[in-house]
Amino acid sequence: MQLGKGVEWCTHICGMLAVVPDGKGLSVDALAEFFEVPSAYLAKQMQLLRRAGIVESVRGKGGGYRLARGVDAISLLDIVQAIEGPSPAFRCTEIRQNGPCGLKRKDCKTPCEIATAFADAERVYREALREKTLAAINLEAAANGSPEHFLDIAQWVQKQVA
Amino acid sequence: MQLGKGVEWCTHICGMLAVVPDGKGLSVDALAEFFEVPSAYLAKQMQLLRRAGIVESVRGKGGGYRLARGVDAISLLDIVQAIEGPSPAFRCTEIRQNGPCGLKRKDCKTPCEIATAFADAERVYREALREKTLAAINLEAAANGSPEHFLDIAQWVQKQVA
DNA sequence: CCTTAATCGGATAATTTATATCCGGATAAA
DNA sequence: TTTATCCGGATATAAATTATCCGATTAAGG
Repeated sequence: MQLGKGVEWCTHICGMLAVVPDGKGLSVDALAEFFEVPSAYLAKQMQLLRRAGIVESVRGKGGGYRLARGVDAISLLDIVQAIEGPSPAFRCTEIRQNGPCGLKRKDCKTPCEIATAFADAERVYREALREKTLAAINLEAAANGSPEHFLDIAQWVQKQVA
Repeated sequence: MQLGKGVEWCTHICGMLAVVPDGKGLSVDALAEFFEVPSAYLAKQMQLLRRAGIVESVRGKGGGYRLARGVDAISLLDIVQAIEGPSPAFRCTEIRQNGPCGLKRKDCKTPCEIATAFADAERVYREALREKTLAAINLEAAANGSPEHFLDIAQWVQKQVA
């Protein structure tokens, strides 16, 4: 059970889009260079973020991506669901209806106890991710990181949007 | 992010191995027939359960699989980890060390805030699965299911171990 | 001792998903 | 008009999942 690489990439990217000046944006190439990830594939992931309404894009020269709403309104769950889609990790194929002792379909209107247990576990997982916003992540990062590093980043962003 | 089919199969199978009489076992072929799943592939999953110490096997004629310990000592987490392995769903590749503003390795002794957040979420997920034992699952199933169905199963098991 | 039924482990193949690239079209700034 | 950018689709490659098969081993029973 693995999350795609896009989840890591896009979470870091969203955190850094937060420091892009209002009205500006960063191109896919710039983002790909910043994190050393393949540009063409990253472009695909950014489109997923856009369709989910997490970022917005500006086409044409000087365009790029920026956050579509504030960092306190974007959670890790938003990003995971944008990249990975909505389907749960546990796939119930109703095997209780199979075989010599299989139940009839009409006796399976409610999910089985096993499917329910996994659904419950995934619910608390999603809840934990939902409660973690980009704002909180960036606040923690600011507390733990060195001021020099953030200056580096700010300057690099300035250079891109200039 | 998907769990393998083996997780669903093996959870149902463990729940049903719980009603196998002491000292007896069910063959892979019998289990595969009961749930209508491919026998050869199920055999592989059962080996994973065995290596994890969840079931034990008896080789040779009349052999098969049975639980290695009581249903109150087997949790859904045990089964998931046996099938899926121990690696976390979120893969941190330390992309904060990449690119023009990448951090030095020595400044990354502690995991980044994003990796930490995902690790926290997975922790509560695993905790929820750990707290759900086969005993609890079977108890709920007994409460929700019809007595006729359980008689069916008991009779089928009797036939197999006879 | 031989046959039968079963797991074990390894090798391999098929299928699906994840990862990655490319290109033609649209859009907007200079 | 040129350039830089996103958009969408098509396609290719790599990896993981799913599935099958086979020879070896083990044990029961005639």
